[in-house]
Amino acid sequence: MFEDPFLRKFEFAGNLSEDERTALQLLTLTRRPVPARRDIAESETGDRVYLVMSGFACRYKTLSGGNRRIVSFVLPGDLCYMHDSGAFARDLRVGTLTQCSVVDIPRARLEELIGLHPGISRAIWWVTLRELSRAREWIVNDTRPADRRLAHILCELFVCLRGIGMADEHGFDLPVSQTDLADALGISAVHINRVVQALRTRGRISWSNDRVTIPDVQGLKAFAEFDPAYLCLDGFGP
Amino acid sequence: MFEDPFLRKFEFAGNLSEDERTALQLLTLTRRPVPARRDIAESETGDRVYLVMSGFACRYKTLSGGNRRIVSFVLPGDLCYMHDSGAFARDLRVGTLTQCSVVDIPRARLEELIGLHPGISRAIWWVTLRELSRAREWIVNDTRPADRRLAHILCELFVCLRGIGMADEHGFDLPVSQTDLADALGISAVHINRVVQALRTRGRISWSNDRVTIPDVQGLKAFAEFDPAYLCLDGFGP
DNA sequence: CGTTCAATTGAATAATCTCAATAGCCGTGG
DNA sequence: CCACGGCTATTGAGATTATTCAATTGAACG
Repeated sequence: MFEDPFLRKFEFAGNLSEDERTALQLLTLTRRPVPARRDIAESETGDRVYLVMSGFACRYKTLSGGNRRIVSFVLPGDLCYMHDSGAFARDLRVGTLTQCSVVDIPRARLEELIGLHPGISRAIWWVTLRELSRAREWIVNDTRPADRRLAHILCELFVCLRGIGMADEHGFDLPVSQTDLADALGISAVHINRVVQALRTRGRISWSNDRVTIPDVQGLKAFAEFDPAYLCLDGFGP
Repeated sequence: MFEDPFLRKFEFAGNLSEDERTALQLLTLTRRPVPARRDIAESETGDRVYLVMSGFACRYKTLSGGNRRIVSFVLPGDLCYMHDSGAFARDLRVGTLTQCSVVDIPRARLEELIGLHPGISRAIWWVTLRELSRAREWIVNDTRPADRRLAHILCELFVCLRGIGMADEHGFDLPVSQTDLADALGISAVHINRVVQALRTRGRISWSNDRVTIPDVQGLKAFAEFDPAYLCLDGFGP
């Protein structure tokens, strides 16, 4: 990738100054590999936020029955635990789905940058509002039947991955299991399989070897009632 | 009520100075009544946020089939459209469920206060993170069976209403229709009725004449797996 | 080759939806 | 006072959707 997915994502909130870009890049020098299926937060390391530089991860909660519900995907360039410190959402965890490369950032350091750089402050605010908008869209999505719900999530992944240069015109790599998708949809592993097959049979998607192909992107978006407005890719608007 | 639900809610984020309290109270002098089942946003009135001072409202989106999905309730003291300006969530509306009393606030005026008063700025940030935390909990809730899901929402309403002095030890007024609840749960009107009856039959709740009574609050919370941590009522934590 | 995990299939059960239809309440207009 | 319409709650029945349990298949790995 020609540059940080991190910077690339932040620029959606508006242009950053050269100072700000440099300050952000200085944060990302030391990276830590995290294997698949692990929690990103290390124990006993104090109050930190985590920046995912590569790989797929997710925010999730575990229900009392042992079920996992994924509430959002974490893609390269996403900050984690930024909104969940202290009293907020003690039970919300961030776990990897594939191997990831992660930057550990002391929260105080990030807050310092926020205080110093208006562009960074604005970007953090934008990221937060975007997460809120995204979460609400997921709630709405949960009222759709499972096939449209899956289609919607695939559209979201497609658009988000395109935004960071990780998808081409017709598809993207999706190195996660059907079970992971099931947990993101809130349905069972058996059912997601049947839903995937239904979308395949009708030619809406193909998915093999960790590669999702969407022959007719507009068609899938229409099927899913997907409107990318909630992803706020136009920044704060006019 | 002995004071604004607005101020009362803001104080959860931390204490406000006397100046800040006064500034906020000055915002709420002129109120506008909104009948039930109307959208709160007026047309053509410029960029505003809306503060609900009394009544029940909701944030919702409408699906292409005409279904409404409520993504959160709006209770007295809640700000609306604060996070949804411009490019964000064009399709997210705020509508009243009962008659409401609403304060129209020019967005610029609120932003001015945010710039001037650190306590207000912190409160706005807290409200935002709380909405995010709440939305994610609703996603998780959508994976529960309908009876537990309803129980969870009732617990949330109970705790939130208690926080603003609108619930007593064992229940609260809930002047909304079963259909409204159904739209908040993402289930049909027929099904919510059966779920309500199931909870009634098992003695978990009683609900008549717009009044919900919970004989065993702890029991209902356990049934719903309800943990109030996500509501961040302890402010920003230690 | 055995192990393991992901994907797949079948079959029975449970949850939820849709389509009707009925009953109760409340306010309006006569 | 009473009939009417409109909205909410309720009930029944059949069709769909999704779940669970169990078993099978396939690919990857050592």
